[in-house]
Amino acid sequence: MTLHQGFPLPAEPDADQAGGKRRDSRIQVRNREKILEAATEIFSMYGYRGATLDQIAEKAAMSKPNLLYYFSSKQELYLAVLRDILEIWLQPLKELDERESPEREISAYIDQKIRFSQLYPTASRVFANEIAAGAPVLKPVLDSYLRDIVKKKARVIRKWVKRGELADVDPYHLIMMIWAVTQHYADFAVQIDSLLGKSLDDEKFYNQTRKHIKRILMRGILK
Amino acid sequence: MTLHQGFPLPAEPDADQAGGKRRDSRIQVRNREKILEAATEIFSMYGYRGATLDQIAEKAAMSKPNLLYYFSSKQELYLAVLRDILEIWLQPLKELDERESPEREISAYIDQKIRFSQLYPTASRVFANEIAAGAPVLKPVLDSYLRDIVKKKARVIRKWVKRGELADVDPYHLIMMIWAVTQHYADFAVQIDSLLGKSLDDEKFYNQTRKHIKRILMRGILK
DNA sequence: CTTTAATTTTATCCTTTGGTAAAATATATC
DNA sequence: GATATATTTTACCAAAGGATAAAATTAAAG
Repeated sequence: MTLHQGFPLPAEPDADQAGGKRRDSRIQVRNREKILEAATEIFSMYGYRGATLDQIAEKAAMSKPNLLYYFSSKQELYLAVLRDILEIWLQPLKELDERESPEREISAYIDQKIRFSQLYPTASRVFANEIAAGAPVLKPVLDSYLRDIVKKKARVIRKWVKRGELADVDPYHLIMMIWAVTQHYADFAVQIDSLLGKSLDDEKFYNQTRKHIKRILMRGILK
Repeated sequence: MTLHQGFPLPAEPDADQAGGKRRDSRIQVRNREKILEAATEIFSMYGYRGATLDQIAEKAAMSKPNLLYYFSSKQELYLAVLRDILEIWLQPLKELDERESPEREISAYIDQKIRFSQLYPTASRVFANEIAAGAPVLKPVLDSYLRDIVKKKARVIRKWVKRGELADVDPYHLIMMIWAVTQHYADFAVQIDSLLGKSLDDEKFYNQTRKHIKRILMRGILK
């Protein structure tokens, strides 16, 4: 129930080549993947506490003890899921480049975030759930790693503002606004489906959404 | 585990005056309130399945059987919580009035939504959790009630566009964008606190946020 | 004050759930 | 194809969690 603990961020040691026991038979790889996928889906619906290993095992089409053969505890499985998510979640932000125009860079950033919502809606919800629960696991990451990246990127945005290429916006609020809008389409997919009968899986709707978000946001921040 | 079931929307019969058994001693009112508040908080962190009656009872400073004296099951308690939330969540949207200017109306709407995030962040997260879980309870409400209101309000927005008072925006995406951005500050409060050390409880930050959101959005959609 | 009704506590039940042990089966290596 | 290793299944267990019964206490009404 504690669940805190260290969180070796950019993936675990990975213990390739030499070192301890040998790794990763084909079946090992396939099953771990199957489990991670199932776990992501179940965690995305019920959060860490609400998810059960039985559900995950069933979705992964294997017995619970078999699942526990690959991930020795619920917590370890959850950590593995979060690790995967965090990596792809953080990547796009790192790419904001001050040497390019804000128009181009922010537009590309929005594209990547909305693409993420399309490709990994469940991952997005796991992340949202973890935050809603008070970020018991990710808090250290947010407080250090994410904080630093965002600070760095805020500086980039501020530079654009100073150069007069961007309206006088607060960088932090801008970044969060982009997160909010793009993630919303993943996190509230059910609601959107109720209202419009559409989802980002629909390529047409996906593009309409992407363009609409960009139009309003870009208009709102460009000079 | 089913949890579905009808959801007598705009509050239950309420059985005032005549009818069945008498209601609402002062202690009854006080305790139900205490429980609802505690439940909202716990549900907001762990979702329906992840929350436990023990936690809720502890937060409400009473024993579990005592809690069950007021709400006869976890499900009933959850329904009561959702009922409360939905009411205040829906209200502001209903007020969009086409006879007023979009500038004024949308601005007021954003104000109300961000205020909601400030006053009821936990309620916002319970709602988000319910949606993430696939809206097992609220689906019928989304499919009927919410759908109708939003459709009606989309018409209002479209009218503004036709009148040339608003840029050519898609009403649905606009509404969802406003939801996304305003709710983000409640749902991801922990993340925001990690990044900025601020929360909407801080009146200064609250106003800065409010103005910033409005500035970008209004600029993005006004002609 | 009693008497009655409302509230709270204590004890308990049954199911679910995370996790283990050990046997059984399949896979790979020589 | 025999042997060692990896994987899967079967049978459990202890703790947690939703819920009930009934006794004990407190508050309200007359």
